Amino acid sequence: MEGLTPRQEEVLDFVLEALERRGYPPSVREICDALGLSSTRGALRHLEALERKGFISRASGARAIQVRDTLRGAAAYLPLVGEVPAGPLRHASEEVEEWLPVPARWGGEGRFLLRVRGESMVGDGIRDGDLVVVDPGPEARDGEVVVALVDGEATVKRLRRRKGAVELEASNPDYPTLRVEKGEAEVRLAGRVVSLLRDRV
Amino acid sequence: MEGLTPRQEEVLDFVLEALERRGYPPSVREICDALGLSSTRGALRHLEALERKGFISRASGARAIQVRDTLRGAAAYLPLVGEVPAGPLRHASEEVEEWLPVPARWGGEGRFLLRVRGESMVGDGIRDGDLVVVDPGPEARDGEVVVALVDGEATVKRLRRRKGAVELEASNPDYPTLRVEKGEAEVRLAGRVVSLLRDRV
DNA sequence: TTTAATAGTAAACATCTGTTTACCATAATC
DNA sequence: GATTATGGTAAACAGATGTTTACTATTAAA
Repeated sequence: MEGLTPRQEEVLDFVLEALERRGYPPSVREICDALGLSSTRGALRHLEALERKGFISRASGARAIQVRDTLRGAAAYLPLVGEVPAGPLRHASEEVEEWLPVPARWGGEGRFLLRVRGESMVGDGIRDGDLVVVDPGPEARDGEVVVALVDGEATVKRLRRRKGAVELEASNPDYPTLRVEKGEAEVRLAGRVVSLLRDRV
Repeated sequence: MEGLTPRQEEVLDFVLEALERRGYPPSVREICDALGLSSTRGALRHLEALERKGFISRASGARAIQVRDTLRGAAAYLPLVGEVPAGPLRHASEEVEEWLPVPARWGGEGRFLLRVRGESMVGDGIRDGDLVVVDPGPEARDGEVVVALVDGEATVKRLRRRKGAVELEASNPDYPTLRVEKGEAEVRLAGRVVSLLRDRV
């Protein structure tokens, strides 16, 4: 990838800053205003250079600037919930505390974020206060880390399949493993834990 | 917050989908096209309702739709690097593998992402392959988890201050603690580890 | 029954916005 | 010295875009 001149870099920084500040790209004239240019042709030359060098692309239409993914990685927005939802959440859903940006590759149908409570899984590097990304569904393979609902309460555990039962295994010796006989109604699987965010190390 | 009617929710979903797909909001006419409206007044009524109900705000200018943060949380974009950078990274910097979206509150001047190599910190819930957010700077307090450069190699360890020296302590008994006498030139502090992302649990 | 809210239509208009044409200056490269 | 690239100016123009005015229909609430 070709390098940028200082002026081109200024334009790129402005575009990224506008996106971050207000959520939509600047117009050609706004770029002029920001860089002290009196002619839109000047700003357009810079945009053309940025596009030629692969930093942005431009569609037709007003403010149709798209920044290359390696410069501003695509995000998915996952809902942080207090309780395991019954199905995919609507954007306007009031169960959601906030929709948090995560790398786009963490996205998927119906995925949500849940805050871990307790230290039962510290042996697997999952700590109190962590946010886990949950891929919802009633199935998981032996050995996977899951969110299960036990008497309506969500718990994060490793699933172990045993003859005639499954076990929800803690990875902290201070916590018990829960054995679940087949068909027990008050235990169900909410989904698999696929990724994790830790706000504070 | 007032609820949305089904049609209003359709408009909101379209706005969010356009932002996610291409990085900039739709125009009023694009909303018309998407919802099968033949009059821009109709789309405008929906946008006015979404604004009145607090889901979006509208500035002047084309495509000037801003989505409320609880619906689409603000993101910061942090550079993922292979090696500890010498200073804040420019957007066009070639040392950066990608700029990843993280929650905006994780952002800060010069912060970067580094991939953890090794199992030396598993006792603290930091595992091989994790991405840590590093707040750069030469100082850290006793007990904080830091990124240090030892003979030019980055290592994540807990910093302990002892009389006349500091120690870089592993939290895995299989790994040694490194004792650093004052003034040793080949060890320096790159920054403090503040947050963490784990792609795959 | 009346009123209000929602949801839409059509048309016109003002403003925003991108692009083009034509030109000039400076610096770097050949 | 000539050419190219970069960086800019001015002006004009075409199209995109948001907003307004005026109106209608349906549904829900008072």
